[in-house]
Amino acid sequence: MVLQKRLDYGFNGYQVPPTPRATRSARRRSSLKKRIDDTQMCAFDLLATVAGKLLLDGENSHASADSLTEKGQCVVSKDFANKEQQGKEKSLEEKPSDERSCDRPFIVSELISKAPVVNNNVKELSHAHNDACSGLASVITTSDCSEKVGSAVKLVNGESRIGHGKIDVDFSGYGVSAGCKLEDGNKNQPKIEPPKTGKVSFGAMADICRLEDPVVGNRKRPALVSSDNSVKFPFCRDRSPRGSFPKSRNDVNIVVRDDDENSSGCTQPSTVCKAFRPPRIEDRRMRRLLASKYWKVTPKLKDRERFSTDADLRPAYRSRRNFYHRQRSLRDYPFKKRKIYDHSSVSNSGGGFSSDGMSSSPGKVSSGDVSAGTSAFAAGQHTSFQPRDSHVKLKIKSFRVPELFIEIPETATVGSLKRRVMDAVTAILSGGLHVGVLLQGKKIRDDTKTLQQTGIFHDNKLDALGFMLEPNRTESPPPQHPEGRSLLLPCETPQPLARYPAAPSVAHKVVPQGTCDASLVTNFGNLIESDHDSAPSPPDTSIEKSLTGSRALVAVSPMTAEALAAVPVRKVKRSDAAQRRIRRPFSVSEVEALVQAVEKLGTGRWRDVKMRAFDNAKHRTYVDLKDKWKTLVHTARISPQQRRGEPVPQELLDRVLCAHAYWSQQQAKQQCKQQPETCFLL
DNA sequence: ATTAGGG
DNA sequence: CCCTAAT
Repeated sequence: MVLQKRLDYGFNGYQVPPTPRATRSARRRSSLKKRIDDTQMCAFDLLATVAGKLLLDGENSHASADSLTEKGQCVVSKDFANKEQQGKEKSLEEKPSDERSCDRPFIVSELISKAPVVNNNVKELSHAHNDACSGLASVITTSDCSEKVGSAVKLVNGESRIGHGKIDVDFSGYGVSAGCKLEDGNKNQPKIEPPKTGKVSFGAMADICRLEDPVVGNRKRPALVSSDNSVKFPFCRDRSPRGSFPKSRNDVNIVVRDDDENSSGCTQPSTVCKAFRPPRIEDRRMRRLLASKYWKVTPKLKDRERFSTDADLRPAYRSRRNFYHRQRSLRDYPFKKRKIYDHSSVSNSGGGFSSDGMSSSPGKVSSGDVSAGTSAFAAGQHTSFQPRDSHVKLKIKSFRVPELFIEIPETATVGSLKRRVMDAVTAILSGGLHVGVLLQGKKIRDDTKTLQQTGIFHDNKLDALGFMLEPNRTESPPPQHPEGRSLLLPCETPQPLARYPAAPSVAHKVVPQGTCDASLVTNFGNLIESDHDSAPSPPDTSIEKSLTGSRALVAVSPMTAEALAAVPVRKVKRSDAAQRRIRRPFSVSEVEALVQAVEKLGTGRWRDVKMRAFDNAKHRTYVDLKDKWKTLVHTARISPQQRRGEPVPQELLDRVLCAHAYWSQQQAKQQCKQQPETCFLL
């Protein structure tokens, strides 16, 4: 139903413009929560990805910036006679950052220079079954208020028993470790283990930790609080320096709260233990429902609880269409994960390596990042199951949270700090990841080798093998924050981030350490995507602000090479690794290109429009173009005063209306031909 | 994979 | 921008 009409028509030929339906303003503010969710999901996916695939090639981004004009597309005369109109309004699209402030705890972070390391280990106690393929069981944990989050991944063991298992959260950076003991039986009855030196463990019932259950809360709190001062919880320290257990105050939500978008005050890390359930129970639809509900409804306890319960309904990340490979790769994790079990077989070593040789201690290997314990051993011990073929079973016990350095003025709000942290984390997560494999602390770079050749056998010592999650690239850095854009670290090689609106907010600082590898460093360049034309730099309030006050410096340094922290957590529902794309306002030149293309091709041929005018703008999909057109039409109809964002020349808007009218009519005609009867109605 | 529309 | 349904 494409109108294959001559493309070159005169602009004077438009006829009666059919009244187009008013497009509704598509101005919706993406909710932070959603974003967080996405991020979490992302993290989850990451974990999953790792679990599922030993090696992922990093996707390489490609960037070539061709401006439209270079393509000779902008042929039509542009005499923006009506420029007077523009510029009247220059309101920024982005609202004050406050709006997105989030109370929700999110990830692990550290304000201090100290390298925060969160190590979460999940040891599943039951390996009873070898439903190897079932895979990833679940990830959980949570953190309270943006402090630390532990993430646990449980691989293998298809039949995860709810209530059995133990989660150890090791905040090595702080010398605090929290353990979450899961037991069946009386749920909600967390077991608290006596704090040991330098270690604090708290337990939480596996099944669902009732948020509102005061008992739980109180119980746990002490444990947490008891953690000595060495533990740095930026937010909480100042707030309520309570050295003892405030048993009286229930309002101190520290504990098991699995979330807390509301609990502004929570400051202590909390872990939520979620029951492990067989993955992929949910169907996408369900997930969506939940998800959407989730962020539409202000998290109330009740809701939250519901969610927490549902959290397990992790989506089976599949089928999500995307243009971005990265998303895709993450999304496929179920498949990949499975792969690990199904295909990673190693023809057994007759050959000879003895696993004995490998003795790197867990600490060493995993110190970096993701340590994957492996486990043929573990499995073997718990299972009578004998690997029929020599398969290598792997279990990733923990991921380490990369260092996050954040510098922020004292006057900044906690909310902004949280945002910043989230940005940093989001940046990491959203960029996609690479998986690195370490054997005895050494990175295995040759992807072509077989596990066997590499020396990974099913009977390796568990500790010998380690996985790393390395930031792949930062494709969609978090949106900039008005009050201060992050700056690159001094040592950072300034990359051409200029054009990328949000880009500046994220700096991946690669600190060569130990095995730090170059791959980490390379990620940066990819930040810049080819743009259609010189994109308008986003509202430039940022630079100024950042200079003045809230200079934010967010650097993520994948220390040893490791990298990512996975922090999925409650509400792991949606977001298949799909983070909401960053907003990228169309520049005037883009608009013009769009208008011109549509004038020629008409509406309804977005793919062609895309190819014609935005072929080089990878980030503009035909859907985007269509949406943009929609908004343009809308914009053209409203008064200039009501328009927001970068003003579009009236001339263009006029053309938009003309073209829209013209093509609408064409479309109507077209339909008339097909259905003469209805023609009269029109 | 595209298109069209609602959100 | 996202999400879906329908092509």
